[in-house]
Amino acid sequence: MRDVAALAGVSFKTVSRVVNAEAGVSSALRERVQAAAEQLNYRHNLAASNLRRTAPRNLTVGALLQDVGNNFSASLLRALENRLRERGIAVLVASLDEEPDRERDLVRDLVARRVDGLVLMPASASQEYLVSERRAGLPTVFVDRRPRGVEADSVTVDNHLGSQLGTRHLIAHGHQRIAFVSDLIGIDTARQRLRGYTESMHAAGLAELVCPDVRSADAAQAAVTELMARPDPPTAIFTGRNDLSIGAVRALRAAGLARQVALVGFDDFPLADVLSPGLTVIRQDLTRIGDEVGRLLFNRLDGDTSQPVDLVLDPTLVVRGSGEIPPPPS
Amino acid sequence: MRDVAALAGVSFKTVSRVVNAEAGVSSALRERVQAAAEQLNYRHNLAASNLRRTAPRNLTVGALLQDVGNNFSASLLRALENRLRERGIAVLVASLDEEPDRERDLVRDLVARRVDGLVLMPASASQEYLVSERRAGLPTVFVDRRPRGVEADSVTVDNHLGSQLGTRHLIAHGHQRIAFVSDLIGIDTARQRLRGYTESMHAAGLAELVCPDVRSADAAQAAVTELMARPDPPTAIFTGRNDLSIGAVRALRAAGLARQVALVGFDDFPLADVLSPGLTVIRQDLTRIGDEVGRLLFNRLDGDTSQPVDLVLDPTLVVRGSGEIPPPPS
DNA sequence: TGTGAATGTGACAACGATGTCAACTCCGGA
DNA sequence: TCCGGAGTTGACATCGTTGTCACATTCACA
Repeated sequence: MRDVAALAGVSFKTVSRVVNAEAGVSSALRERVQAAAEQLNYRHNLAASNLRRTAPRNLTVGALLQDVGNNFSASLLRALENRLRERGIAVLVASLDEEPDRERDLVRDLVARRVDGLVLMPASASQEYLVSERRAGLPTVFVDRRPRGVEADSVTVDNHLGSQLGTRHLIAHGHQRIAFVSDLIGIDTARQRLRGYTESMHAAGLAELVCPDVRSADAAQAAVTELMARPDPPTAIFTGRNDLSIGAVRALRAAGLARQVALVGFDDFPLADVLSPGLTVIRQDLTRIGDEVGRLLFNRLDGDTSQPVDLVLDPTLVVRGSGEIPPPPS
Repeated sequence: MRDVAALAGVSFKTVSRVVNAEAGVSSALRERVQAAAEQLNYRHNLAASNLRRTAPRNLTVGALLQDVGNNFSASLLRALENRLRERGIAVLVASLDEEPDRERDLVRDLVARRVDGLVLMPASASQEYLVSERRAGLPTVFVDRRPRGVEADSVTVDNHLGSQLGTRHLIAHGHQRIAFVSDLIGIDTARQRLRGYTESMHAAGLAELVCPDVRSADAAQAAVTELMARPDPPTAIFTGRNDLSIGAVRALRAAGLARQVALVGFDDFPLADVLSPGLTVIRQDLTRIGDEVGRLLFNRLDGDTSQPVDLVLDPTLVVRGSGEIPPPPS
């Protein structure tokens, strides 16, 4: 900036004015400064600028999601990005892979970087470590999973309801032996989904059949393969997350049972409609979720200090064929 | 930092030493300082730190990809993230959506943020605007598409070869009327793929049939639907990008032709194997690509100033069924 | 006891920018 | 001619940190 000022023959404060498009610089000077900046290849330094500013705006938010390679996190990220772009805010993103330690480390890192806000799909059992940051005013929005041990905005879906929708749908089609393939039971979301299943089964007087702590598509494939090899296999399967659904589809196809065993999955994904049969799913509107996260974040960035919002969206059942397969005649 | 120093009864330079784990602080002082930092909730300010440092390390790289919501960009991002995490480097990510202006704006923004390096899947026809940044030493790695108008490392696949593999595969199965559904012809990658197709067709003495500038799954679905409604429809289709493949699958299924018309797609994606029939694809190893991008970037960050590397990986044909459907007897 | 190194600590300038405030240049009007 | 005020411009302190260098202390050894 000094060099630009020297070349343009002005003080470096004037250069600062031009760079920030502040009022009160004559157009002759403005042009001279811009020409000098161009000539010297001057690049404004956001970090230094923020250091001095009264109201620092890094124009950056951190987004800690489960796995940016998975369609669920990726779609959410994309929706969020679109929203943040409106305000010229950039996104620092990282994947947690259900590892609590990584969550804490990355949050610490983002705080050191002075992000303006945080979007968190937590992996840990408690985010109490965030209390002091929250008190210091760090705008934070939880997504997919509610905060625990700290108060903050959150956008989630009603997993309990979604799970009921799926289970009841299978029951309504005549199934009695319905297996539930669940994600890690330690995860709150997974527990709610399990509860929706269990309650619906009990309400119908049916026995539950749960595969707990299934963490990947491969594990789900193995679990379903094992289920179907039992002497008394389930006639329907409900999977608790999108990649578990994929594992289940693979297992059923490998066993030649894709058209005999009913399947409903939690979470939609591209191509679920072109499987044969199409996969019936419980769908979350990720674009809507990303929008709402952005909206809440903007409010907080604008200084809203009212009570945290706990926004819960309703998932919907999308009928595509796999969930409507009837049980075999007994 | 001043407050911590006051509380611990030392100078703030000593606090700086403790925070940076520099040698030469007695363990008694170190503990006192850490306790004070803890008590005051002190958070190190990376921006200020970098401002003063001799060798600034923002520990941040910018990644400008086409669409982080699409599996291709998302998988690549994930592989890259894994690599960068090893060095504690964070990723600022954004989507370009094939918009050249956005590319330039975002690059400018990332430069203002003083990222340590740049990963770019370009949308523009020329990146000449990067010349001065490159000269200033900004580590840059292009991915999926080569740089134009500027010299820099790049990691790409041999699109021409991949396209030949796919086209020849269909020809080898007896097809003569093979349509190519292409992305925007203005994109270098798309042009190479088109060339591989065209050359293979000509070499076999076959006439080409191209749908150019198809930009989305929906557009591909419409294009394929139109193709199949012609009096003399193709017996095989080759799609130039993963979402175009998805559109093609939808169109064929809707027309009840999924088992009659052969289909090969460029780029793999999850679930391509569980379609009926499984989708035969030309596969790029995204994990490998992300790894190589990370490796090249690390080299440059470590001060390697040798000639730019132009790394070209070979794609592979993955046979799954859809590409092996024979043409109908004539 | 004196000396020299090794070790621990602090004072101060500097990184690249913005905020504050004072000073300068014009201009029209009395 | 002088004055007031609007419109421009610059001097200087400051943001939170690190680099440099000098000073103070400790200790082994001659």
